[in-house]
Amino acid sequence: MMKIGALSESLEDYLEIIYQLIQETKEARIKDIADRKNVSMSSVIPALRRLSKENLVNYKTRGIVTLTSQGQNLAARLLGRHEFVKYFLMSLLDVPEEIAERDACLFEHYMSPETFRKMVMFFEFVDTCGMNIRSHFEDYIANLDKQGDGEICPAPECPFKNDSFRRRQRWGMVKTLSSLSPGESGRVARVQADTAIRQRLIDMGVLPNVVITVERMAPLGDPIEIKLRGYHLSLRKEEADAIILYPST
Amino acid sequence: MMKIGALSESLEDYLEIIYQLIQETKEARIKDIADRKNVSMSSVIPALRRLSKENLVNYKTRGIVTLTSQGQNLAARLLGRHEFVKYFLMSLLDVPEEIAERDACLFEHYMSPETFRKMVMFFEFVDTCGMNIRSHFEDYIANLDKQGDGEICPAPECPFKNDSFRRRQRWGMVKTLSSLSPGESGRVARVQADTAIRQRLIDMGVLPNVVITVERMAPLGDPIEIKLRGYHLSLRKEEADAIILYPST
DNA sequence: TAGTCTAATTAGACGCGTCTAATTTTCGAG
DNA sequence: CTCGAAAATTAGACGCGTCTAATTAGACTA
Ligand SMILES: [Mn+2]
Ligand SMILES: [Mn+2]
Ligand SMILES: [Mn+2]
Ligand SMILES: [Mn+2]
Repeated sequence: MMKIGALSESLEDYLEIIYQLIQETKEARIKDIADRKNVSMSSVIPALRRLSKENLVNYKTRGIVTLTSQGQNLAARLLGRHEFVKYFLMSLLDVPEEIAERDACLFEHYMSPETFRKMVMFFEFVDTCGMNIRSHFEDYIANLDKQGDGEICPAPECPFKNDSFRRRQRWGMVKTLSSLSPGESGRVARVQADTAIRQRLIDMGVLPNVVITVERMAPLGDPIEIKLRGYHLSLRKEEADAIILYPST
Repeated sequence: MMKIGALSESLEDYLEIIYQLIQETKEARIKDIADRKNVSMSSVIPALRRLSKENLVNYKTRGIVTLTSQGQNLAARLLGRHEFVKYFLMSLLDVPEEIAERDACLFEHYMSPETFRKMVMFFEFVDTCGMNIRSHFEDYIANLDKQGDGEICPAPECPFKNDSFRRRQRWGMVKTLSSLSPGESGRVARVQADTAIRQRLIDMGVLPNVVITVERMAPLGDPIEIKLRGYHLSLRKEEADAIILYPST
């Protein structure tokens, strides 16, 4: 059984495409392969030769392209990963379909079998644990933009609505970045802001557990200069307000 | 701000390594870069030239290697992703450190910013929702090997221990693959077995939501031949028993 | 059946990212 | 200051995966 990841990303994608074409149209023509992979026909030929050398496809010049049983097996497993990862991203992480599709078609090649297995297990766990994690997370996301009222999980049926443990957990980290003085530092717990600010901060590298040090602060706290992984950044007050830190230990 | 993914995986890794070396030892020597990336010194030179052309490193023949502020920025963000993804895999999915490290160093290049953001949000959600998802999942995993007693979530403090909803959910899908007759099919809900069997099945492509059709069955149900994504497989009874299906609709 | 269009292939090129085998430069010990 | 070792660089090669342009084979049409 040929291992996933033993071939290049490109060859694995060729294999997947050939498999799909055969399922859909009974045969895999060079032109169709080329179209689907968005390459020229002349690029397909050497790919087929390489796959043929690995005993994954049957191909001879001007012959019909088929998969060997090894190739069939590998392609089916790749497609399984592709579809599972896509579904995982969409249904659990709420990633839009188009993006989930793109990411899944990359992850399928690079994820180790161990991580993949754990992902499958987590997915099963979410489905069977009865905690309704999916819908809680959906609500969490849906309410990010209107947050600030102190409510983390606004789902009406949430059994933790009045849970003191959760409140304690929240109260433990109410410090925001803008409440620090120059020289002080903290570890990021989360970002509490609408998607625009959140997006900007995450893209700048403000991630959970990253240590941030305040360097300088303008008179009214805007802008505020910080250091993050040894790299200097300047934040607007509105952004600094959104960053919730763990209490410094 | 240079986008992650605009460079090749290789160049991004070079950048990361240079950044780390400068942080650790104040300078990035060609030999050290080569050692850390496990390539020959002569491979480093053209990489530095390409990075230099992109204005990410300052490098001239026989000169000292430094990062431009653009390069510093990109490197810091890459490293942030690397570390976050690694931590996500370890702390949420329970992936062993070594493997999480490897996977993170691949995902950092390939994951779209959208998926990454959702991952960060999910992580924050898990930490703030108060549901203790991490420890429940740990228990779920820890108990896979001893499963079969009907208990899904054996955590003593689990608030869903006696939840009728969850029981109903479980009862809705008690059909196992081996209870089907030839010609019948079902959709996989999960695999309930020890890690060895589970591992084998997942690697063969038996994943949640995949449709399986029983083709043939030996007299005592061992082996059982199935079709999965158009591909034929033969399972032992012990494996077929582990596959829990959704009730056919 | 000859003509025409399209699919398939070949030829030749290119950039990336690596290598090995020289060669040159640098640097520190004596 | 000299010399030898280590680091850096150059030269030349290779495989992958792509391209464009030219050619060939096939298949359908009039
Ligand atoms: Mn792919
Ligand atoms: Mn794919
Ligand atoms: Mn990497
Ligand atoms: Mn990395």
